[in-house]
Amino acid sequence: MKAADKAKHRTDMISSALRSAILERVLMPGMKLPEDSLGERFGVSRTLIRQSLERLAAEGLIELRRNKGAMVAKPSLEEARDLFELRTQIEDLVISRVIKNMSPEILGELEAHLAKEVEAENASEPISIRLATEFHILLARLSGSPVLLRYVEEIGYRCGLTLSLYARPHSTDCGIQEHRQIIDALAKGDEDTARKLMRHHLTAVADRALFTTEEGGPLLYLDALEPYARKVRDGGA
Amino acid sequence: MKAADKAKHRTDMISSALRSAILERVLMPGMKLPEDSLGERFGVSRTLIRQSLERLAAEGLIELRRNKGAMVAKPSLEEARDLFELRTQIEDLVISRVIKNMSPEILGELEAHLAKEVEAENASEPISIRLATEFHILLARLSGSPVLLRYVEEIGYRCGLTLSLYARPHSTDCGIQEHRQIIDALAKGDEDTARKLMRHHLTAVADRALFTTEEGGPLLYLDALEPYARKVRDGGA
DNA sequence: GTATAAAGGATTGTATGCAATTTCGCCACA
DNA sequence: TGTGGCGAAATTGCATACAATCCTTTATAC
Repeated sequence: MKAADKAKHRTDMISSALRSAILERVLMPGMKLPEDSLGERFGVSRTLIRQSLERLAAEGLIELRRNKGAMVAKPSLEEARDLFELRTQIEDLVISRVIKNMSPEILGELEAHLAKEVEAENASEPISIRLATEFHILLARLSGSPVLLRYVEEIGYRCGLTLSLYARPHSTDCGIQEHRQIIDALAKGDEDTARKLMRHHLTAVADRALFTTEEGGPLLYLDALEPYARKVRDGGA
Repeated sequence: MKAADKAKHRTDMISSALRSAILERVLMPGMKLPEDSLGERFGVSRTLIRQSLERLAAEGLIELRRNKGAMVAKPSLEEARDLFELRTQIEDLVISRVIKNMSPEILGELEAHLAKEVEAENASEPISIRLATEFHILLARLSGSPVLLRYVEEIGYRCGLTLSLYARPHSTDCGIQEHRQIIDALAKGDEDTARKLMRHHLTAVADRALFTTEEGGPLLYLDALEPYARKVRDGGA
């Protein structure tokens, strides 16, 4: 057996790559995802692509219509609202758990992530949605509950997709301040305040996303997947 | 094109069959699920079986270990607790939505389902866990939110699995009374009471499940899948 | 007798091939 | 010019074939 047995395998890597591409607006809602092209791009056969697409469809990031292939999901505004509302309920639990587990190490991890967010904001990089989502996922991980992690991840990604669809750029800027406050409340062990802050934060993020930009038409294709594909092709080793 | 285009296809049917088999304890936690045997049993190739297994793994009903195949999931007690806690949070939202949508038709559907539960109890059939779960799923459907439906279904099934693992038989009997009370509160439009009843109901169901029966060993095989497989083989028409 | 190792069988991982369905272009015709 | 249908190309659905991995059994050495 090799040193690292946890080598994620190709289907996982492809799924991750596609998920990132979707969340970073490289693959935009409505885009078609033909199995052949993707397979060629990632250097694998349609079998693995199909697996990845099925997985992403189960997560709600793409839509899979019989005999018609896959396309990046285009969630409606109602769906977006439902997702954020659901997320609020779930993250209530996360807050409780994290407070119970609170420790200097945990606080350190949170601070470290916040630092990354600040850094990205200063560089005005366009990945802030992704980092903001990952803050919530980090909290879920620190809750110690695999169940919570699983659902916060999935719903967080779906919310990220709706944000990339409906929110105008830079609408997440002030989110960092709110993350800061949440961390502070957690550090003080003030569960009630932390929960209120989290609820407020999430509804604020959702509200800022009501800009129904109604962008261009249903799109096609892309070569911009190259950077994502490269990692997969070069082998996960 | 045929009259009904919505014909669920074979992967869906196989997934449903396996899901039912798991929830009805025909496939018990820990059982191995070899692709070849299942394929032969259902009359399809491993391709479709793999798809179904992946789907069920995404739902948390089976575990999928690399190169070692699938087995029915054996959720831990902590996981069970987390699932019920999460479910409580989600069904809070369901209650609110259903109250908003309340109408004679909806009430009728709920009463009809309750009647089925009573009937099954009188016949002392062993499918009460399934019917009880379906009550909650019906509520989620009546909430009008596909998002809520999706997650209540999934988490409901996972809770059903933990019940089938840990709960002793007949522990769901008194659940029917609680369903009755919830329907009444909903009919009266009393959201607060409905929510409290639902929370109490779910924690009660979870608490009754603390009997860690620790049944036999890791099991193998089965021909009892035959009734499930037949429906799939005979074609979904 | 136990332990280790190697070989064989069984099971999963991935690619490829063929059938079925959809999509799109083309031509006929009103 | 617009519309309907027919056919070819493209795409997905499913099965099968082969490669890789794991498990079991047997053989051999200590």
